[in-house]
Amino acid sequence: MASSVPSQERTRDADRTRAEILDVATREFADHGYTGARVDEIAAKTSTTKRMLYYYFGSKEGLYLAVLERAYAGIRALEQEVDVEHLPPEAALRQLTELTFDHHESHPDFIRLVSIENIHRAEHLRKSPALDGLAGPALDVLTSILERGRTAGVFRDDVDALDVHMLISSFCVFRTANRHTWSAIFRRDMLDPARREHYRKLLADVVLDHLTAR
Amino acid sequence: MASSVPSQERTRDADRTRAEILDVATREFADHGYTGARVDEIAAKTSTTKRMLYYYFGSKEGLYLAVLERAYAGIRALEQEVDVEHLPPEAALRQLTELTFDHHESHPDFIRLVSIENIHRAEHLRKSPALDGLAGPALDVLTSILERGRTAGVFRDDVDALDVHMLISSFCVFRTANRHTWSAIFRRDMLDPARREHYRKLLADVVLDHLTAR
Amino acid sequence: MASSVPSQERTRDADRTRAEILDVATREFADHGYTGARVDEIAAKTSTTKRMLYYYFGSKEGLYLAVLERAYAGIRALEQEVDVEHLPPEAALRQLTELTFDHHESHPDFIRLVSIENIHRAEHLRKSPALDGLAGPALDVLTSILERGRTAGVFRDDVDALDVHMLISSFCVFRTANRHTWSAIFRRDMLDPARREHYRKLLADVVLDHLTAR
Amino acid sequence: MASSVPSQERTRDADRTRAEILDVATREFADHGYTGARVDEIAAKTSTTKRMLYYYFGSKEGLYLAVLERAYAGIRALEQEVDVEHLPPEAALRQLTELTFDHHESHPDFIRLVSIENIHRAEHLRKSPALDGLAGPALDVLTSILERGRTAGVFRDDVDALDVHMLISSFCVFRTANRHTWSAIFRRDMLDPARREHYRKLLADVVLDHLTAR
DNA sequence: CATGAATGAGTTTTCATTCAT
DNA sequence: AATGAATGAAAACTCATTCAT
Repeated sequence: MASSVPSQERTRDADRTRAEILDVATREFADHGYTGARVDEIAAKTSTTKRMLYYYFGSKEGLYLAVLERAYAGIRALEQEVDVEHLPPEAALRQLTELTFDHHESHPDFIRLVSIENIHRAEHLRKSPALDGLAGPALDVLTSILERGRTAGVFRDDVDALDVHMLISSFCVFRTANRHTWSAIFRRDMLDPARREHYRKLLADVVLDHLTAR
Repeated sequence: MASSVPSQERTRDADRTRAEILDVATREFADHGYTGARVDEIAAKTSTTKRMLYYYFGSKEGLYLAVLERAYAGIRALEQEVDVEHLPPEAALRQLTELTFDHHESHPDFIRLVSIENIHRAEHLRKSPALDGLAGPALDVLTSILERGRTAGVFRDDVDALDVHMLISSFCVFRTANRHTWSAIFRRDMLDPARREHYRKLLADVVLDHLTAR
Repeated sequence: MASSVPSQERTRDADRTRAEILDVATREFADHGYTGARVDEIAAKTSTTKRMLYYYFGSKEGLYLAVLERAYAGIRALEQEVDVEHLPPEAALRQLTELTFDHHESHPDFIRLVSIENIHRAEHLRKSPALDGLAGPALDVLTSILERGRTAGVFRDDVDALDVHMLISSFCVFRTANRHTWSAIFRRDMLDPARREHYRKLLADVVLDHLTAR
Repeated sequence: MASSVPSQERTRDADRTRAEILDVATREFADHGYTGARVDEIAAKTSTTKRMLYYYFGSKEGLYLAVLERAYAGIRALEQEVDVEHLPPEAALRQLTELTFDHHESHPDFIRLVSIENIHRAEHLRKSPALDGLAGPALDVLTSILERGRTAGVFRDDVDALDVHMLISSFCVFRTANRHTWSAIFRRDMLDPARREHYRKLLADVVLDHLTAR
C-alpha cells in the first residue's frame, strides 16, 4: 500500500529528512556558533549527505536561517499554553512569570541561538519574515494582566508591559546564557536543579514586589 | 628624556605593540566571535604584522585568551571606584546598582566577549588564572551594604548578595547582549539614549522594591 | 566495458588518485625526509590538488604513514617469491642472501624511508598496525634453511636466524643508505653496477664462511 | 690577572661559546635532522642568543656544516688510538674490529648525523674540506694488517681493505642507525647491553671467518 | 533524490634571518 | 660581542560549495 502512494511517501520522507537535518543543525549551530559550526560535521551527524543539505537549504546561511526560524516558531507555543485569564492579577502575573521561567529552562538551545544571533547583530533574524507577529502574542497576555491589575488597584500604573517582559526575560536568559562564565567566577551553577525553585520564586517575587510597591 | 633610556624605550615599544594588538584583537573578537575573527584581519588593522601577533601570543587562542584576561582585569576597576560606605544602605544600594548599570553600558565589547565565551562554555576563561580573586571584589561592597541594611532593619534578611548581583547583572547584560534580537522583534532599542535614564531608574527601583518589600 | 559499471569506475578513480598521491609522496618523502618534504610540492607533482591529499590522508603525517605502510607491505612480497626449499642448505642460503641483496638494490626508496623513519625513532611505524606479522615471513624461510643445514651438519649450530638476517640486512642496507658519505670519503660508489656482482658474491661468501666455519 | 688579558679572555670565551653552540646543535641536528632542527630551539638551549649563532656560523647550513665537520674530526681520533702493529695479524684484525665496534657504539649522534647527511646525498659533506685525508687514516691500519696476514699466509689474498672496512662498518652502523625500525619489527633491541658482547664477538668472528676461509 | 570525489580560495601557523640599540 | 623585537616568505591545513555519476 505504502508503495502505491509514492508522492506522499516521498513528501513524508522529505519532511523527515528536512526535520532531521534541522535537528542536527540546531544542535551544531547552538553548540559552536554560526561560523564555528561545520557543514561537514552537520552532514556527518545526519543519516543523509551533504548534498541533501544543499538541496533543501541552499547554503550554510540558508540552513542557519531555517534553524533560527524554526526555533523562534517553537517559542510562540508558550503563549498558547498560557491560560491565566481566570486568575486574579497577582496570581496570574506570578504564574506567567513562572511559565516563562520554565520555558527558558527547557529551551537552552534556543537561548544559545539567540546569543549567537546577537553576536551577529541579528542580521539573519532581521531579514527573516519569521519574526513577524512574534511580538504581539508574547505581550498580549502580559498586557492584559497588567491592565486588570491596574484596574483592580493592585498594580502600579507607571509600568510598561514590554519593560516587565524585559525584566523577566533578562533574568531567565542570563541564567542560561551566562551560566558558564558565572560559574567560572562565582563557583555557583545557576542551573543547579537544587536551586531551581529558589530562582523561580525569586524572579516572581521581584516582579511582583516591583509591581505592587508602595 | 625617555629617549635617553634605551632599554625602557625598547620595553615601552614592545608594550605598545602588545597593547595595540590587544586593542585591535578585542574589537575583532568582540565583533565576530572567536571563530569568526580573522588573524589576518587583526594583523592588518595593526601597525605590525601577523608574525608579531604569533611572537607575542603564540596562537589565535593565546591571543583570544589575552584579550579575555585583559577585559576581565579592566572590570575589576569598577569596585575600586565605588565608595558608598558613607551613604545610608538604601542610597548606597541604589548608587551601586546605577554604577554597575553605567559600567556595563560603557563596556559593550566586554559584554560581547562574555557572550562569546559562554558560547564556548567558558573553556578558555576556566583555564585562565585571570579570574582568581574576581569574585571577591565584585561582591564585597554589595555584601557590606546588604549587611548594613539588614542591621538597620530596612532590608529583608533572606537575600543573598550573589543573587542580588545576579539580578542586577542579568538586566544590565541583557540590555546590551540581547539588544539586536530584542529590537528586531519588539522594535525597541534597549540602548536608545532617550530611554537610558528610564532603565537606570527601573533597575534600581526593582532591586530596592524587592529588598524593602513587606 | 569498464565504463558501463559506474560505481566501480568511481572507485577505481579514487583508488587511482590515492595511488598516484602515494607514488608521488613516496618519492618526495624518500627524497627529502619527513620534515623536508613539502605538501605543496607533492600536490603539484600530482594530477590532483593539495586539498585531495588532505581529503584522503588527513594530514602530512597521515600521508607519510600511508606511504610507510605501503612501502613495508611491498616488502612482504619478497618472501613469497622465495622458493629454495628444494635446494641443499648451502645453495639455499646463498640464493636467499642474493635475493635479499637484489631486493634491497631494487628498492632504494624503501631503504631511504627506513633511514628517515629511524631518524624519527620509528615513532610512526610503531603506531602502525602495518608491521604486525612482518617479522614472521621475513624469518621463516631463513630459519628453515638454517635448520636443514644444522641437521645436515654443514652449518654451525650456535647461530640465530635473526642475527644472520641482521648480518645480511646490514650489508645490503648500508650499501644503499650510506652510499653518499661513503663515496664522498672513499671515492668509491658502492652502487656502481660494475661492482655489483662483486658485492653480491662477497656478502654470500661472508655469510656462508661464517655459517660453515670450523 | 685574568682581567688583564682581555683579548685572550675574549677568545677563550668565544671558543667556549662556539663549543657550546656546537654541542647543542649536534644534539638537535642528530635528533631531528637538518630540516627538522630549529634554529630557535638550538639558540634557546644555549646560554647565548640566536644572534651569536649567526655571528659565528653565518646560517643554519653553516652551523650544520660545522657540526658535521667537528663530528668527522672527532672520528679521526680512532685511528690514533689503535696500536696493533705488535700483534699477530688475526689478533690485530679482531682487535681493530672490536675497537671499531666500540667506537660506533659510543658515538650514536655521529651515526645519526651520517644517516641524515646521506638523506641529503652528502651535499654538505662533499663541499667540505673536512673529509680530505679522512679515508687514509681509516684504512692504513687495516691495510697493513691485511698485508701482514697475507704475507703470513693466514689471510686470503683476494680481499680489499676497503671492502673489509665496509663489512665492519655496515654491521656497526646498522646496529645503531636502524635500531628503531628493527626493534619495532623484530622486538629485539640491537643495542641491549646484555647482547653487546654477543654482537661484538659475532662481527669479529664473521670478519675472521671470511678472511681465513678455505 | 543520492553519493563519494573534487575544488579554490582562504586561514592559521612556522621558520630562517635581520634590525635597532 | 649581545639582545629582544621584528620580518617576509612559505608551509600546513580548512572550509563551504559543486561535480560526475
